[in-house]
Amino acid sequence: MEGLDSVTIGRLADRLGMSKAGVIGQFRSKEKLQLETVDLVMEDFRTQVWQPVRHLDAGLPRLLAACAAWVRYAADPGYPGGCLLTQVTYDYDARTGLVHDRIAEGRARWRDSLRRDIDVAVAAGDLPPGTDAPQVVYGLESLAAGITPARLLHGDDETEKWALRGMHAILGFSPMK
Amino acid sequence: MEGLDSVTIGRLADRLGMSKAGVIGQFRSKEKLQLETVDLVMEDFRTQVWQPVRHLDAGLPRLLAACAAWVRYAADPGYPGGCLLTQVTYDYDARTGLVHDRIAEGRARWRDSLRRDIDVAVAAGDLPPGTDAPQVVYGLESLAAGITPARLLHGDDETEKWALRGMHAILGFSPMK
DNA sequence: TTGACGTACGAACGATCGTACTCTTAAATC
DNA sequence: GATTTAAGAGTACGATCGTTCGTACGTCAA
Repeated sequence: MEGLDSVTIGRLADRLGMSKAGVIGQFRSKEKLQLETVDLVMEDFRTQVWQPVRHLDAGLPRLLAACAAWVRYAADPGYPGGCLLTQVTYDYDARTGLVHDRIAEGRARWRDSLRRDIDVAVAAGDLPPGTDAPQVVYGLESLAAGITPARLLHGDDETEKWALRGMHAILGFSPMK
Repeated sequence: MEGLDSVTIGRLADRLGMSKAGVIGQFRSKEKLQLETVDLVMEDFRTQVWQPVRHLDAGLPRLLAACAAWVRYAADPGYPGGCLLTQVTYDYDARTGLVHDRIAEGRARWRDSLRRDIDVAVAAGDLPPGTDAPQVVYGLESLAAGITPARLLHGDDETEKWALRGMHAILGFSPMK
């Protein structure tokens, strides 16, 4: 089993050298543990992707830098097995419950962040005036999320380039070279 | 629990009004059951997406029609909970075993199918000469796979349009309007 | 009629799951 | 130094998991 469901009380207890009771004593319940795990994954994402670019100028410069960091993170998040954020996202999108909601909230925040830079870029004339921001955001997140299965199922090692060029196309830039 | 893991021997037995032993007698093992399930999902995909367009002219016409059917299927596969093919894909990409391999094979066939039409379209002058087919295929499948989480996590109801326009952008067509 | 064969049953197995208890023990507080 | 607090161990529970038995049914061929 993979994904969040593999983070189990007993397994975690083994890994930590603790008893199951000790672990559940820390987290109160499985759902709390899952929520904390999701928070941790999201925090890692923000640290690795948003933190390095947040100081850049709002608008297109920061948007492009964020996309580059995003794609790099998805292709190599620093741990084995592919981006965990993508994993939990597709794992819990069809479920109900607090974990689903938490993921949706985090993603919504990221979407807003992207959207703001898109709006600024449009206002600055760096993106075409008629740009449909939600549509662009959808394209960006889809292209980023496609990296994991492409790498893990097919061994593609050019996903970073593919995703980035796709993002540029979505943003209305010149043909994909 | 969702996804393939929710297809459990006992649950299936309940649903079918059979005993667990009767179900496992049909499928020999859980893995065989999973493989048959994956085959069934893939067959449904081919029936709903490929079958309606396969008779069209190879190249850009069939490619565009396939994308439209693909996107429509992902947005509304005819059953609740989002496209199962997307689900199992992201569920098993990071695992090892026969199910992972079967999914990879099926996806590889679909990729080849797309790629062939792209090549034909390029040869026919319907797509730019320098088109990087694998890159385009990556973009198409990413944009299609993005539909499920967008709908289920955020309630987006324009995903079909977004995905299709994104695909056009990836193919090098005019700006996303 | 008999035998082989396949289907499905009921029961049980060992594992693992999440969770609820009690008890010990160490730290913190007064 | 006595008392309170909290962490964690240990154990047990009910569920559910996949799987393996032995057995009772068919159906069909010999």
